[in-house]
Amino acid sequence: MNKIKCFYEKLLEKYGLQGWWPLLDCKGCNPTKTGSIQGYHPGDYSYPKNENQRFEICIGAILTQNTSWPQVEKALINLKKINAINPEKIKNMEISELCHAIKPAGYFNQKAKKLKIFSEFYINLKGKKPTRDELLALWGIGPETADSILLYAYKLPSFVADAYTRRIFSSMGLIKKYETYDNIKKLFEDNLEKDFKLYQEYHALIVEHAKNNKNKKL
DNA sequence: AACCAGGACGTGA
DNA sequence: TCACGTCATGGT
Repeated sequence: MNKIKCFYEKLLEKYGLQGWWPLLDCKGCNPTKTGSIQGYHPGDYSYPKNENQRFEICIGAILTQNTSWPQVEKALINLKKINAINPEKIKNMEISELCHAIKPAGYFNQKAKKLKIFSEFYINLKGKKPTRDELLALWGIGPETADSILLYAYKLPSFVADAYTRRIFSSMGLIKKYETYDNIKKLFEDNLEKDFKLYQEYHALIVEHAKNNKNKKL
């Protein structure tokens, strides 16, 4: 077994299934994460179950840019209260109202603009799956956000190589300290079977592991 | 009280 | 390409 896969097995044994992406409303979800609403669903890969949840994941991916998840949850709850976890609604609502709702997640001016742009794009998809290049072409969608959307909202095997991944695997000596995003992504995809469930768990486990060791140097 | 959080973009060199 | 600065709130 290669080192990439081997490390996955060790993380899984240590932390268990993570059940990402967290959703506001999923009955029977396992409330295991502290400081979080009951959004995780370990072992259940049937989410998103509808377009509503798919869109929620997409805007959550945008809102969580450089922001902790509990702050994003507050923003999502605000949006839900005004029936705004909906692309048509976000596209048409006042920008000031949108800014106010997502304020807890920070960068509200930029993120409101990003949500507007993405909502229009989402509407034009008409149910079709976006490509990575289409997502990257949008203002406000970078590689990590694009991969998160593909992997969690559309269940496509696109590995999310975030800052934690670079930190952990460079300290393990498996990649260079300043390896590019795309090269790290490729390393994982080359060493793992193309399975969206595996990609989801691995990425979530990396985040969990990094949080657990944030005071250590790894 | 600095520093970070499930980044991305704009600018100047 | 690359090094910085900017964006903003709330935790620790």
